[in-house]
Amino acid sequence: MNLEKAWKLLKNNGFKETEKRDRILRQFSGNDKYLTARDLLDVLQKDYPGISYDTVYRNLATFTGLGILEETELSGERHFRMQCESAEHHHHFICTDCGKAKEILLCPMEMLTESLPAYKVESHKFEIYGTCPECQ
Amino acid sequence: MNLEKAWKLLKNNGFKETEKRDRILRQFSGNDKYLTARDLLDVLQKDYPGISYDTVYRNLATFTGLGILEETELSGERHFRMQCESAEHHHHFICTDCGKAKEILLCPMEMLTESLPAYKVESHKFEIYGTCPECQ
DNA sequence: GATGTAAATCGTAATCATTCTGAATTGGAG
DNA sequence: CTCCAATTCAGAATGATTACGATTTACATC
Repeated sequence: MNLEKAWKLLKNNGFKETEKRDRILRQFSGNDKYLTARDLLDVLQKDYPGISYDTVYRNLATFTGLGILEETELSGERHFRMQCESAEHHHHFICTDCGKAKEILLCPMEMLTESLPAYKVESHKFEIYGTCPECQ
Repeated sequence: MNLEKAWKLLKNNGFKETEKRDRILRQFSGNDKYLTARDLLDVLQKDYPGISYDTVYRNLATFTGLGILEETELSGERHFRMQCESAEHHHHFICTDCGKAKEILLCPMEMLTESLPAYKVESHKFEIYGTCPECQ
C-alpha cells in the first residue's frame, strides 16, 4: 500500500483529506515497523502538540477498516503497520525488538482445510516472533 | 493436564493447596473452553462471593507459568484453558462462539525454519478461528 | 471568495482489563 | 497448638481504549 492508493480509497469512501490523516499515513508509509497507538501519538505530538487520542484511534480504525493498515496484537497491545504491497496472501515474521515484519509466503491453511470437515473456518492467524538479523 | 498432575506440579514448586485454587482448577478441568479472567470470576463468585480480582489473576498467572493452563489473546482479552493432554506440539481451531478448541497437529514451523536464515525464531502463533460443528 | 454543513478534531472524562498495595487470613511445617 | 510465609481480601492505581459535547475544518455549492 502506498500513499496514492490509500488516499484514493479514502476519497472513494467519502473521507476528507486532513492534515492529521496525511501525517499519520506518511508516518506509516516511510516505515515498515509495527507501531502502537501510543507510539504514533508520541510522534504526532511533535508536529501537533494538542493532538487528541480520539483522532489517533479513530483514524487507525478507519484505515484498518479500509485495508490501508493491518493490525496485530502483541503483548496485550494493538500494533499497526502499512498493509503490504504484495497481492498474495501471506504471513509475517515479526521482530520483537524493532517491530519490523518479514513476509512469509507459506500459509498452513492450504494444507488443512479438508482436514476440518464440519468446521466453518472464518479466519486464522500465523505469526512468527523472534529477532531479525539487524537486531542480533 | 488433569487435577492430580496439576497439584503435583504445584506442590513440587512450593505452592499451597487452597480452596480457591482447587475451585479454579476444577472449573478448567471439567471444561475444554477458553475462559477470560472475568468469566472465571463470575463463576467463582457463586461459591465465594467475596473473591478478589487479585486471587483470580494471580492464580491464572501461576498456573500458566507452570504449564497447567495455556493462554491466548482473543479480541483484546486474555483467555485461558487447561493445557491439552497430548504430549505432541500442536495448535488449535478455536470456536468463536463457544470457545471450545480442537487440536491441529500440523505445525507450519517445521516447513520453514530453514527458509529464515539469520532470523532467530523464538516463538510462533498459529490459530484457526471459526464455528465448530455443534455451534452451527 | 463567501457560506453552510457534515465530518473531523479537541479536551477530557469514562470504561474496561489488569496490576498493585497494605492489611487480614490461612495452610501446613515443626 | 503455634508461628510464619504464603495467600487472600478490598479497593485503589494503571494503562489502553472508547465516548462525548463543544469547537474547528474540509469542501461542495453558490
